[in-house]
Amino acid sequence: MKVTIKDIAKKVNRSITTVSRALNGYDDVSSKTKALIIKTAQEMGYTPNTFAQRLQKQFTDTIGLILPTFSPRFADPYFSELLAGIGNKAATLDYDLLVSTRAPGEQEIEAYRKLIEGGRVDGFIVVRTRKQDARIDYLIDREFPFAAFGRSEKNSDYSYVEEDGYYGMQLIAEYIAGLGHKDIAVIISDPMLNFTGERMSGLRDGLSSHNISLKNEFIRTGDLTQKSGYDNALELLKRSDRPTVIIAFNDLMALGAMSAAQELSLEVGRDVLVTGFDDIPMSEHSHPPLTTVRQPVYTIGGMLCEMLIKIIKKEITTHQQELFKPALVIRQSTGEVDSLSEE
Amino acid sequence: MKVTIKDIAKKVNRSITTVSRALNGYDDVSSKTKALIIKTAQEMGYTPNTFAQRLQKQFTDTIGLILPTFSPRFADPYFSELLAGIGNKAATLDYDLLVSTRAPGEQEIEAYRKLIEGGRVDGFIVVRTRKQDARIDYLIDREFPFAAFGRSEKNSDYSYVEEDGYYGMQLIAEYIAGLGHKDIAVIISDPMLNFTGERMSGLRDGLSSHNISLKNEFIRTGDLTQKSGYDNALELLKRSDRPTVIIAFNDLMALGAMSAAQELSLEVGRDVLVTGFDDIPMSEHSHPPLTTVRQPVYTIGGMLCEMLIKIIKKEITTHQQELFKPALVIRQSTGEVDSLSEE
DNA sequence: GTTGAAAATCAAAACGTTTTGGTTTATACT
DNA sequence: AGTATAAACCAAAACGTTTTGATTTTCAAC
Repeated sequence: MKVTIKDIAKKVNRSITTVSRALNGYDDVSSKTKALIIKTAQEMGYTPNTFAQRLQKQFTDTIGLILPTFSPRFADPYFSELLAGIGNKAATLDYDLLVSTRAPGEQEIEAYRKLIEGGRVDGFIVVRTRKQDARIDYLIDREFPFAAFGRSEKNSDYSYVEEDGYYGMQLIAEYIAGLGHKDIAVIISDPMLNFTGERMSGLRDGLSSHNISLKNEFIRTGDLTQKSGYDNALELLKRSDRPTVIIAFNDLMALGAMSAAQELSLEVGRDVLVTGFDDIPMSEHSHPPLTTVRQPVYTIGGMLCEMLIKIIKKEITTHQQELFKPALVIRQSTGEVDSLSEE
Repeated sequence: MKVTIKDIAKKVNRSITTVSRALNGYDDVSSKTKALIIKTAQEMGYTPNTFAQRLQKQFTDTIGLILPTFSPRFADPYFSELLAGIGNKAATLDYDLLVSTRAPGEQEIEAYRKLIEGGRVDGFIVVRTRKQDARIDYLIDREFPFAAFGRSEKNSDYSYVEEDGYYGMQLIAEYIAGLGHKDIAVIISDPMLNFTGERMSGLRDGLSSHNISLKNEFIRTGDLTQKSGYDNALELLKRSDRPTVIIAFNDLMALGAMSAAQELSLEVGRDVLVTGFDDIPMSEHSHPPLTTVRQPVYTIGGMLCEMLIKIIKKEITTHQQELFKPALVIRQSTGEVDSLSEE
């Protein structure tokens, strides 16, 4: 049924060795037969059997990505975009991408081990790094190729890409302080995550240079979902001493916070300002459009992929470490004049 | 480095055949050695080499999914959710999911062919079926296992799952007509897509039973993105005879339409009503929350996956065809009273 | 203590490639 | 014509499994 190298060999009356070598462009086969073989392969519709190839060459042309998520039903556009960035780059470089999801913990490391032992992948992309990151410790220990989206507190002796969260939050702080606000609430993310600390420091430092400090009651922890932004904002805004600004640690929570405000008939951008972090596509088309910090997730995904493949191919041996300077994107959720409705 | 069956064989002083058979639970190996072998395999951290297995058994435990999308950077939550549904079900059934994206056309079929010929996948899930669908024709012709999300005009002699788009749009039509509106605009999807026709008929029939007909100027075609919803709605709403209702063929376009309305200082739910289709997670938390038709995409993804695997394993031989009755979800974008702000 | 059947084990082939280490054939040089 | 060199080709091994078709061992029954 399926055409193998053997069928071609028989047809052109050569050994399978020659066919293989012709197809792989070795120069110890005459250009005449090489042409013939390639033409015949074409005609017969030959496609090499990937598994046989991978078994023989001892690599898999596959990179692994295990999304750390509690619910398998992650609808986070941030991850979709990252995934698209990684996946598309992988495809252009002729790599497969093997994706699965696993909640942080025991099972997670086991999943990494299985893929490595089973010879399933050549390397990993590790995302959403944590302060203490067992995945990174494990991979370093095993000396298995990987590239990470984000640093880790303990051990940063590996290749990574990250946005400068400290700087990003400083931008927000400067901007908000510049608008004269003082009653500022913040919805942060899980303190285990490495970027939470980064962003918090940036925010604190940025505000304190304007002599503003965050009240403890105005610091709430969300789980990066729209719902948690909504819930937290609702509680904040129902207080008699409600804040005039809500700074969320990602866009999804910011969007949730805007809904909460609108639910309470507050006008976002006037009665309360809201900012996010990430600049997911939706944030440009929300109402009002969201002021946020742009993190080029799609691009970062591509870079990570490229970086990892270079590591796998041993094209680079030193650790590559990229720290992006993110940019502030000012939109109407912080009160900028709406360019369309001129009133 | 990596533990193979051979290493185990040496350790327990048995042949590799015995080890293999023990590990696979055959009963022609004594329970004592079976136990020993399993224990040793555990201890040595053995994980079978997937590629060797797949080469030998002639199947791949992999299902293919080629997303038909023009831009590889698809951030459509609809697809994310479908993907999650398929992927998670596949994982629980011990199947891999091989995903790639390809724009409709020549290249698309070629991608299918490559995966089949290369023995990469055991079957496909085909999504977003078209009226004339070359993918389906090809797969039927090749007699290759597949399950589709949606029917096709020409040839529906295969296994599929679909929501009843005709019925869904009828629900919308009834509801809107019941509210007394007559100036109704609609943002439809590409007429090539099979569901476009279904939904359009449902809408037309539903409205005409209330003696309402759609004006041609009020019918616009979008590409299912938020931006196209925004653009189309903007044009519709700037007319002097602007419609009082905008019915979008998916949620993303509906959300875009809401932004456009708000941009023009129209209150959604009062000055103009907006409806969607799909009920993506975001629609519940938009402002105002979106009235739409619930399509359980996550579940459908899982069903498709299950269906396909049964076909692959030849557990079913007749074509399974499921048509979901979707449900109307009424929210504030069509003027329902907001339950929280009691005023 | 044979015998025969059942239980336990195994050697070898196969899956479709690539790679190794040749051998054969053609070509060029004395 | 003989030899060295280069060009073209190829048989066999290898990758790590599963499967086929034995062969060996055990043990009950005579």
